[in-house]
Parts: sequence; C-alpha cells; structure tokens
Amino acid sequence: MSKVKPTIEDVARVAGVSRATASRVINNVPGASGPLRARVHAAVAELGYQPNEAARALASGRLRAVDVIAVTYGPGVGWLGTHPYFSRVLAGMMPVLEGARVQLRLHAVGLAAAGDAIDEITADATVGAVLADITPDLAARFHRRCRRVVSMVPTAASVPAMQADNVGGAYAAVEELHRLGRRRIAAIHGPASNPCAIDRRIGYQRAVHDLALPRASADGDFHRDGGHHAAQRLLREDPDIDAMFVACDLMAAGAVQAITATGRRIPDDVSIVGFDDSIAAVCTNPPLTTMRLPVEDMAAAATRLLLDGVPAAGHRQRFPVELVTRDSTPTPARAKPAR
Amino acid sequence: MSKVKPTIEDVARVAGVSRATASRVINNVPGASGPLRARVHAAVAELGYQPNEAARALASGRLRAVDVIAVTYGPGVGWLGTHPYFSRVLAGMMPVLEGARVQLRLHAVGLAAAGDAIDEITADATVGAVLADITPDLAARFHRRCRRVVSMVPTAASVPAMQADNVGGAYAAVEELHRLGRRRIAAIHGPASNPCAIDRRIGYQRAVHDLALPRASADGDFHRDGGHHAAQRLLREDPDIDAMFVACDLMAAGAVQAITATGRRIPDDVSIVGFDDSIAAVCTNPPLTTMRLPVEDMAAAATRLLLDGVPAAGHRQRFPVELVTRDSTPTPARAKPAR
DNA sequence: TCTTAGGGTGAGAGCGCTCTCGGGTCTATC
DNA sequence: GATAGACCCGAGAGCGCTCTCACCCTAAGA
Repeated sequence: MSKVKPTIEDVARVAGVSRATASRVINNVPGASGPLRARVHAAVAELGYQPNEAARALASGRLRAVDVIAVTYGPGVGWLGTHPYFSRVLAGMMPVLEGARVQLRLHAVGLAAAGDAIDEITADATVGAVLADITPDLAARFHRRCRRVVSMVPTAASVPAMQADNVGGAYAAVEELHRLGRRRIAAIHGPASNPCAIDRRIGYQRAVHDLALPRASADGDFHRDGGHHAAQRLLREDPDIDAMFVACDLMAAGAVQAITATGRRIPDDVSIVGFDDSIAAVCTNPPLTTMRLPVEDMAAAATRLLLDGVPAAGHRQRFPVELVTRDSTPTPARAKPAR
Repeated sequence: MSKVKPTIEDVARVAGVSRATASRVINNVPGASGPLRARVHAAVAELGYQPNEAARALASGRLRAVDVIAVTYGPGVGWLGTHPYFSRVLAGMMPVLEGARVQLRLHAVGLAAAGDAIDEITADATVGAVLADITPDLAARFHRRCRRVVSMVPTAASVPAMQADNVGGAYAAVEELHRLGRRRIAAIHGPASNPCAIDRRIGYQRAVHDLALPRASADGDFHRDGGHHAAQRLLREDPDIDAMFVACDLMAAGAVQAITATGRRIPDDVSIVGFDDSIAAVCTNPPLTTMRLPVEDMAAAATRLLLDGVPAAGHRQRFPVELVTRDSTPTPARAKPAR
C-alpha cells in the first residue's frame, strides 16, 4: 500500500473506468449505472479514497462550505465568547451540514473590517453564508455582492431572512405579566441599534400602551452586567416595580442578582420574563420564565435554504416565539389578584 | 470593468510581470523586490484581486484553514449548543487566525462517526486541528494520521496538548473551602470517562485526603441538570454538608438551585466553588466563586502552535487554574471559624 | 578581459477534480 | 432493415494557483 493519497485517477484505474465515470458515481450524478457504480464504489472502499475538496472547489467553482458571519461590535471577538446565542446557531446548523457533507466556516469580523471581509469571503464562492449577527446595511451589502445569503436577524427587505416574532414575543411577555396581576412592568432593552432589540422594544411599548400600563425602561447591552445595572437603575427610579421584561436572558441573570440584592423576592415581589431561552435561563436562581427564540430551528432552516440553491430575494421564514414558564413568574395560583 | 473575478494572471498582466512574480509578492516570499513589488501591489489594489483559496490549496497542497474538532458524545450535537466551553475556544482562536488569514472550520462529530470524520478532515491537508473535546484514543488516532494536531484536553503523552492544571485547580478549590472553615466538603464530579473530569476528581480526592476531611461525592454530566440532581442526592445523604466543590460552573448552577430549594443559604450554610469561570458563573445567584480555566488563552496558544508548523510530539504547554472569588463563598471575615 | 557566483525573473508543469462534448451502443419506431 | 432517439461512457480541456528550474543580468574576483 502506497503512502500517497489515492486520487480519483487511481479509483478509475482500479475500477476500470474513466475518471469521468468515477466522478459521476462518487458525486452521485446520473449517467453511470448499475455494474459500473458498484465497481467504482468497491474501488473507493478498497483504496480508502477521499475526494480532495480543494480540487473539487477549483474545478466546480464552488466550495462545499457554508460561512457563518458574526459581526463583532467593538474590539475583539465581542459576544462570540460569552453569549450563548452563537453556540446555538452553530449547533442548529451542524446536523444539516453534516448530512450534506458541507463544511462550516466561522468568521467573527469586526465592524470596521467587515467590508473587506465580505470581499474575501465572497471570493471563495461557498454554498452561502448564514448571517448570525450583522447590521442591516452590512447584510444588504453582503446580499448585493453574493445572493447566497440568509440573515438570522431583522434586516432590509431584500435580504432573505429567518424571521422570529420578536415584537410578538415581547408583547406576549408583557401580556403574561399582566395576566399574572402585575401592573408596574418595567423593561430592560437591548442596545438601541440592535435590530432584534428594537423589535422587542416595540413589542413592549405596544403592550404597555394597549394594556394602559405605566412605562419604565432602561437600556442594557445584551450582557449580564448591562442587565444588572439597568435593573438597579430601574428599581432606584421606581421602587414599586413589580415585574420586569428583560430582552435577553443574560441580562435577566444580572437583573435577578440586582433585584434579590435589594431584598426583594422573585417572583413574589418582582416577576421576571426573559427572552431567548438560552442556557442562561436555567442558570439563574430562580430559573427564568422566558420567551423562547427557536435559534437552532432557525439556523437549521437557514442552512437548508442555502443548500437548496440561491434563496429568493426577500424570502422570509417565520418562527414563533413562545412562552416557557419557569420560576421567575408566579404560578397562577400564587399570582397577585388583579386590581 | 469586467464582471468576472480577476485572477493572478490579470494581476501579472496589469503589473507587467510574470505570474510567478505576482505570486511571490502576493504571498510575501523573497525573490522579488522593490519596484516590482510596488507594481504588483498596485495592480492588486486596482483590480480588487482576491486570491482563490481553492486553487491555492490545490497547488500548494495545504488548505489555509484550521479545524476545530468537538466530538459529541451521544446523539445530536451534544454539548456544542449549550456548554459555554466551545464558544470560548472559538473566541480564543479567532483573533490569531484572523491575523494569519487562515479560516476556521468547525466539526461537531459523533463519537461513532469520529473515525470516518478523521479521514475526511485529514484528507483536506489543513494547517492543523484543534481538538476542543475528544477522547484520548481518538486524539491519538488523529495524531497518528496527521501530526498537525493539538489537544485542548488531557490525552495520551504523544499528542501535543495545552495542559491546564485541572488537578491543582480542584485541589486549590478544596483548600480554599477548608481555609474558609468548611469541613464537610462534598464534590460533584463530571462524567467518569471525561479526562478533565477525571483530573478534577483526582485533585479533590488528594485534597480531602491531605486535609483529612470526610469524602462525599456524586457524579454529574457537566450539565445543569446533572449538577442539580447530584446536589439533591448529596444533601439527602448527608444533610450536614457545608461546602461543595463542583467540577463545572454549569453543574454548579444546578447545584445552587437545588441547595437553595432546601432552604439553605449560599454561602453561609453551604459554600460553593465551581470550575471554569464560564459565563454560567456570573449568571447564578449568588455569582460563583470558581476556578478559572483560561480557555481562551489555551485556544489561542494552540492555534499559534499549529500556525508555527508541525507541533513536536508530546509538546505540552501548561496553564494555571486560578481562584476567582465571588459570592458563593463567604468573605474571610464572615467565614466560619475553624474548629 | 574572462569567469564565476548570485540574485532576480519568467516559462511551464502540474495539483486533483469537474464537466462538456462527441462517439458508441442499444432499443423503439416506421 | 433503416433511422431516430435515448442512454452510457471516455477523452480532454481547463479551474487558478504554486513552485521548480533554467535563464539572464550584474558585479566581484582572477
């Protein structure tokens, strides 16, 4: 047995067919049949042949990989290392990629360098890119350069996207709190420039408006510390707050700590509904009632869309955001009676 | 301006040099100088040239990418979606990869399919692979097939690895608890087959032995629920436990919930030291005192090692595991006096 | 002045694969 | 039995790049 890796040429020789035929059966393309297919498969197995992806990509003009783009705001890798969201995206994509034998390439690119990065990534002509986190204008630019793109976050109308009902989720969170008898429902929002955060903010505002509830809110940064500070501020400004809608579980974790530090009990004194249903939701004490964002499903669907060809411009796939009840809201029996 | 992507041929023509020279300056290899370099750079800029990675890989026999391997135990993507560890590995690698213009490919491979996966991944002749999570025998096999490998977890002696002091970290955790006056220190271990978990277990056992402390432990699964159940069991079997060493923050989060559910207070009744210092450590209530595993540093160092060439067999780089004090252990002033 | 060494440069041969195109074979139809 | 059509299969031309090797030019040494 030779040390060098067998090529398709070797497979063809062993199978007694042409390179073209070997290629056809290896790629499962019609135009070769029965007995020949069997012989090629046998040769592949015998030689332990593994196709060279680089050669494949060069010859076919398409690299069998999907890019994942995480634009990092600020220096370093930003949220990538700490926010549970990205892991969920990867976890959702992995199984569908594996089935298709397509590689996953991860790009964490700074906002400043994003333009160049788009050029580079596009140059490799991959199957497509999943925009895990990105600004709307960058997404639009990406889509313009290379149609094979699908966004996981709200974006311009033209860019194909997975669309979770962030507005409705936030609205439902406030409704739930209201149903539980809460009347002073404050909100901790995400960054003012973040599209998801904006939608959740809108949902909150609509709900408190429709329910004729007083409005109070503070901005966080989608991170634990931001949630902590925001909750402190909120409680200082209005000590009678009896519930909080927090636009992200990680911030909610910080809020829980801030609230209990004041001696208030959760859920009795202050009830909380988070957002995401990430791992953070079950790490807090008490575990969080939260709005489940089906990130894994969305990522899987995005990947499938890419694998199926060029997504139609403006393509939308909608995902519900549903309430997951845990212990940061009272059980109905313990709920405060509505005034 | 033509629609087709410029090739190095175009660059060479515009610069008035040969393809070879263009290649030399683009790849920054000696053998071309001064004026020519400038002309080539100008041509690259003018055309907006982006090298085709596939062609590069094919011609040079090396794909400019680093593989990240996460062997998933059991079905699906296992820990990838929920455990903060993987994000930290990726976050650590990203900046050094970016500097070297090397891609990151992620592979989450089931234990059963890992053998085939190794063959496939190896076939692409990448710069190397970072073994984020893997069994020792699989790591050895990987290393045998392709020397360009470095493990992030304990493994056979031959496999190059980043080595965190898991044993010492666990030992130090118990010592700290003892210093704080705790005497019935139980442990929640990770999976019995996990190399990191094994080392932490050893550290605990050595410490309780050296300190002549009673031993009590339960096995978890490195996940929140496992920690929860283990803590319940431990408390049931010995209600007088006054401290827990938990081999992973995620499990500690579960343990915190189980402990407070019994009415015990943290850190006064039961003190806790976790392990990892992952995002979970600051989501619990109270935030966890924990042993910091410098995952990002380890991942960055692993990546650099790969970028520098073929790592020497048996190469080891050691990393300390240090105590991070938060609120799940009493401040020294509040510590119970030693008996 | 001739030789030699050495660095700069270009020609050209692949890397391993895909895919088009043309030729050959086989069946169905008239 | 002749012809058309359908179906298989192989030859061969690249895909865009790297890298070896030979060539040329210049400068130093004899």
